Amino acid sequence: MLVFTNTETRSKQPFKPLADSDVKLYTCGPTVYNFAHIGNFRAIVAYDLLKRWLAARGFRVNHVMNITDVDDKTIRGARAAGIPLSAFTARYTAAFFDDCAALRILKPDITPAATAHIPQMIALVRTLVDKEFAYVAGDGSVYFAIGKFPAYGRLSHLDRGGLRDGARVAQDEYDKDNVCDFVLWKAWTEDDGGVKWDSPWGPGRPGWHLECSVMAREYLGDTLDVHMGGEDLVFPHHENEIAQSEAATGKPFVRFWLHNAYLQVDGRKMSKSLGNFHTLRDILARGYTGREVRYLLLSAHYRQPLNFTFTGLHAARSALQRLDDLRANLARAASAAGEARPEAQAAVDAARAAWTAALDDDLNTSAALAALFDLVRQANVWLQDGAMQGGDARAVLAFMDEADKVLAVAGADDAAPEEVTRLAAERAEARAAKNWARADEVRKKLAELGFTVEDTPAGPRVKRL
RNA sequence: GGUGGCGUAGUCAAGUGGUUAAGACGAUGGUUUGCAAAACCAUUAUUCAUCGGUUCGAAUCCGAUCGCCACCUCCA
Repeated sequence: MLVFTNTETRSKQPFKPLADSDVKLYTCGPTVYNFAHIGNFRAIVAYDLLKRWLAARGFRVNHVMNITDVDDKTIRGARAAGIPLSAFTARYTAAFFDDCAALRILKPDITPAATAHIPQMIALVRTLVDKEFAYVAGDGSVYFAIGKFPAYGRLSHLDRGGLRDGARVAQDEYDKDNVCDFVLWKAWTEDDGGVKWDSPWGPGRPGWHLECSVMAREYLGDTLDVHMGGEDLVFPHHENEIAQSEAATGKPFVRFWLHNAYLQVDGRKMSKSLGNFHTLRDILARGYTGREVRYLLLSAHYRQPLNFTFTGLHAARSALQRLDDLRANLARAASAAGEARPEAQAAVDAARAAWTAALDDDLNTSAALAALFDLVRQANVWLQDGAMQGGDARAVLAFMDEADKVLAVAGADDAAPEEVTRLAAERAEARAAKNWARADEVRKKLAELGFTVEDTPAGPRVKRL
């Protein structure tokens, strides 16, 4: 039985979409003001995992992920760069999708940009004003009155009394009825430069929380099956989304709230001042690959804090090479004749059952990987002692392929450089001639290029060190 | 200050009342190899931050203490 931990109830609940097997999924996307860092990508990979597992379980997923292309940071960034907001955000939107591709993220069905939905946002604000859930302040900003929405705090379980002492509530929050009221429409100020849209309340721009309510509704309807995001978004972002959406529609906004935990770096929060801030690009530039980062991000349960280290990234590389090696060996063995032995079939079935149970249990990837690696060891034993039948290899490979539809880590990201391939061939010749000195010399050269070479019955195989 | 999460081997990380406490990486010894690597075998937590308590039984439940992380108005 597929269960997810629902942040709203703080418990695991059996998952069933509202309509048959169609899942309406909304995930909070990036604010495109900079290159995304691996912490951001922990969330993105978690979304991808959810999607892939839902698909594996036979659901059709309709996935919407927003692109926040207007807010304080994007406006500030565009001004600093001296280019229009749209040009600025286009740059980082493209970079974001490139990074996603490197991480083998399936594209969402729709990735709506906030700036492309301003009329709908204005319409929602108008509805909220008409229904008296929102009020217009003196400067033309529109605020949501949380006092009018009794369920406020339902998701985050924060009691309103506690919110008053919030350390970051600005002292100059004029004009609000309640300090916790949040902005739906932000009146234009000089800092916004040319970024503004006309509205019934004067020029301005949408508040951040508004876009998700609007775009989720636009593409998925009033009630979503799953809404996912980082744990930091629980309050206020998601709380505010609930308030806006439910006040406007009178219907439940989200059935399952899923939140992923933070990524830590060297046991601490990732921050620029600590010098442990990594963008995906930085990591790729250091010679690691997207699938290695992906594997590392998948190696812990999404709701548990995960500690990122380069040691861990290297461990991911080793684990992936082990899977690659087995895959290559199985591919060769699979061409042999022979039915799968009952013993082998049983082992594969057991692995599949454990794998499924683990992922059904709130996407427990750690446990799922354990099931996979149990079978990996078993398969290696069969290869080792010559018991592997063609059918065995095909059965194991079939499961590995199935598992990889979810993990998406099989296959190297990049081929070895030509130079490396050439050296490997040269070394194979030297070995054939039993010129061991020359062979060792070439191997040393390869090591200098960051590669190692293995002699297998099928010929040399190069790997990254 | 309020709220929530976490602390399991050298590292990463499952497990949340009874299991030999998963799995990965690393390390050491062995088999194998031209030498290696990979693979396999063996070893690597009598113990789950600490201290108490509940229970026939606790890593798992309760309390206290220590440490880390996050949220408390625009950070995934």
